[in-house]
Amino acid sequence: MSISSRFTVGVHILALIELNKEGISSSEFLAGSVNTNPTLIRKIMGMLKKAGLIEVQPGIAGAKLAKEPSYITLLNVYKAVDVVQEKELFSVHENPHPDCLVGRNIQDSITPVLSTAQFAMEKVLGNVTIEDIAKDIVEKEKLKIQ
Amino acid sequence: MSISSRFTVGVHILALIELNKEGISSSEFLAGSVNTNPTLIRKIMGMLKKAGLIEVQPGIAGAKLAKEPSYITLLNVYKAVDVVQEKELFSVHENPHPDCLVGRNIQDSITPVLSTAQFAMEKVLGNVTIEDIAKDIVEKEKLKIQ
DNA sequence: TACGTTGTAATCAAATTAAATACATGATTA
DNA sequence: TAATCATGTATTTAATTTGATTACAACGTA
Repeated sequence: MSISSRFTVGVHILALIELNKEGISSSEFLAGSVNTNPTLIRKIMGMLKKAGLIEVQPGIAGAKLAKEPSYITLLNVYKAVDVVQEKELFSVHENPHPDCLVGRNIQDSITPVLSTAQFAMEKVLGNVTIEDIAKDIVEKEKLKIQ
Repeated sequence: MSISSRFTVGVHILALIELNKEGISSSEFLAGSVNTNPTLIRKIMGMLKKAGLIEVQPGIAGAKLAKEPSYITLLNVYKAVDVVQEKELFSVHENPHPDCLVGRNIQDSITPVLSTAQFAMEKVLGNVTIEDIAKDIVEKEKLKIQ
C-alpha cells in the first residue's frame, strides 16, 4: 500500500506555480510538467483551492498561490488533498471477539500507538514548506548545470 | 488509503500467543479472537515465522513466540508482515517532464522528506514491544472489571 | 490408518487509484 | 454577440490491492 500520489502531485503543482510566478500556470501547463492529464490537475487544484492554498477562477487561465510559499507546509498539502484520514493511516481489524481478553482490549491498546506514529510522520511534513522545496529545486538544478 | 490490517492482526496474534502461553494457540483459536478465517491467520503466521518472531511446525498445533515479548517490537511485526516497503509509504508520480525545471528535480527534492517522514513513523513503532501491548491489555481489563 | 493441523495456491467481490471522455459554466476577444 | 479557451465536475474504465473463501497437499499424533 502507498499513500496516493495526489500528495506529491499537489506539491509539484504548488512548487511549479511558485517558480513560474511570472507566467501563467494553467491546468494544461501544469499537467505537462507533471506528465498527466489536465483533468486530474484540475481535480487536485480544486482541493488546493478549497484548502485556501491557491487562487483559481473559472474561465480565467492560471493559478496563483494564496499565501506566501514559506507559509504553505507539506502537511497543509497532505491535508488538502485528503490522502490519509485522521487516525486512519493504519487500518485496524474490526470486530475482534469480545469473549477474548485480547479481542476486547486490543483496539484500545494499539490505537494510541498508531496515532502517535501517524502524528510523528505528519510532524515531519509540517516542518517543510513549498518555499523549501522550490529553493531546493533551484539548488539541485544549479548542481546539474555545473 | 490505509496500511493493511495484516499489521494489527499480526500484533493481535503475538499478544494473544503471549497471554495464552499456557494454552495452545492454533490458527483456529487465533482466528476466533481476531474474528477472521484461519487461512488468513496462517498466512500471517507464515510471515511472522519467516521473520523469526514465532515458532510453528506443520502438523503440530499451536504457535509459540520465538523471542521474549520484550524483544519483539511493533516495528518487527510491521516489517514481518510486509505492509509498507522501504521508502515507499508515499507514492511519487512517475515520469514528470524532464523539460521542466520542476519536473526534472521534484523527485530528488521531495524523496528525502518523504523518507524522513516514514522513518519518524516507524521509529515510534520500534519503541513499543509486544510485552508493552500485552501488559496494557491486562491493565485495561483490570480497569473494566472494577 | 484416521484425524487434526499447518502450508499454500487459487478464486472472488469490494475498494481505490489514475487515466480518459464528456460537457456545463465562466471570461475574454474578435 | 459569437467564438474560443479555461475551469469545474460527473462518469467510465482498467489496474491494483485487500480480505474472505475454498480447496488441497504435507505433516504428526493417537
